[in-house]
Amino acid sequence: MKNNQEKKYLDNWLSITNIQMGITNELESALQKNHNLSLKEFYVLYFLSKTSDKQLRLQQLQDMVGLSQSAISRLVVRLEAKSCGVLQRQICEDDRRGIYTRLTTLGEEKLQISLNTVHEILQSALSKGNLQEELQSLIQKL
Amino acid sequence: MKNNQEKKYLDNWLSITNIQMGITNELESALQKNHNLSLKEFYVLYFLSKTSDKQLRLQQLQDMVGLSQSAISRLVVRLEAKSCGVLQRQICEDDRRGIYTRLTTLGEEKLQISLNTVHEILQSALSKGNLQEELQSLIQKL
DNA sequence: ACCTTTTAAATGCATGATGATACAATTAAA
DNA sequence: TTTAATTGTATCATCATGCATTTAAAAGGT
Repeated sequence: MKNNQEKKYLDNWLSITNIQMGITNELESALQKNHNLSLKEFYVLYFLSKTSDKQLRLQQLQDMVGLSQSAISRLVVRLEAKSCGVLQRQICEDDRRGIYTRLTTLGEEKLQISLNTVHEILQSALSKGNLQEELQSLIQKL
Repeated sequence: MKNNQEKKYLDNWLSITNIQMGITNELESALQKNHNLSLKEFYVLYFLSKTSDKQLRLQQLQDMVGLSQSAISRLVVRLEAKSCGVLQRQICEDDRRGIYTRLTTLGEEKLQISLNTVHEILQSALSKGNLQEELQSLIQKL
């Protein structure tokens, strides 16, 4: 009895993981192909765009995107260098240890276009049935 | 209106991703700490244990675990070398291109012990409310 | 039988992630 | 002030992963 229940937990978990990976891979390759962005790079732009002044310190980004401190540092450096002009790093004047990563106008435009791709994929993946309500109630319980 | 719905998709997606990452990280570090196994390594042992003759070709493992062909090849080689004796690779005699990865008795024991750790974590993460039923209905719809 | 094509796994290489460490700036204490 | 501890980033070494290529075996067409 105990074992059956445990098997169910694990197998449900594996199913969730599969679904997650599937959608993640779709997002990855569509963003890469259409906008030359990785998924995490997209997340960076998205989280920046949601703030009032379009900028965040590295540590805040780190928590939101879910990367290590060193990984987010390098991701932002790479992204600034690569996608010429979608974001700018600049020293935070009131605490000169800090670095602001700021979304440029160009970056906002790029984000808006990329959002279309993301929404398309998520919609077709998540719009079935009454999935939204179920998801939300699920998320609240977790 | 359209934008609101789209935001909901994306934000729900981000919530799911967060939850997934959280549990994944818990599993990773508990397995690493208690059993010196990575999560993917654990999955390999688990999928092997579910087969009737405790062995699988690399390609089958690849699909189950969700790694590329090269990655699963190396993962299995590493795991065989490292966790002395939990699994054995051997040439498949009826098709000498193939490699069987076989779970040893020692490996089954190790898996059983590791399963306790995994179940513990999943239980505390997934056992709340009537989450199981909700999850299953969700999974079926996706 | 012989040659081509396909298939399974291994390998070289580039990339991106992490943890440990280094460095610079800030804060707190003496 | 000077000094010690903390905090925010950057850098380094290491490692796992994916793609492209290679090797070996099997299958198929002539």
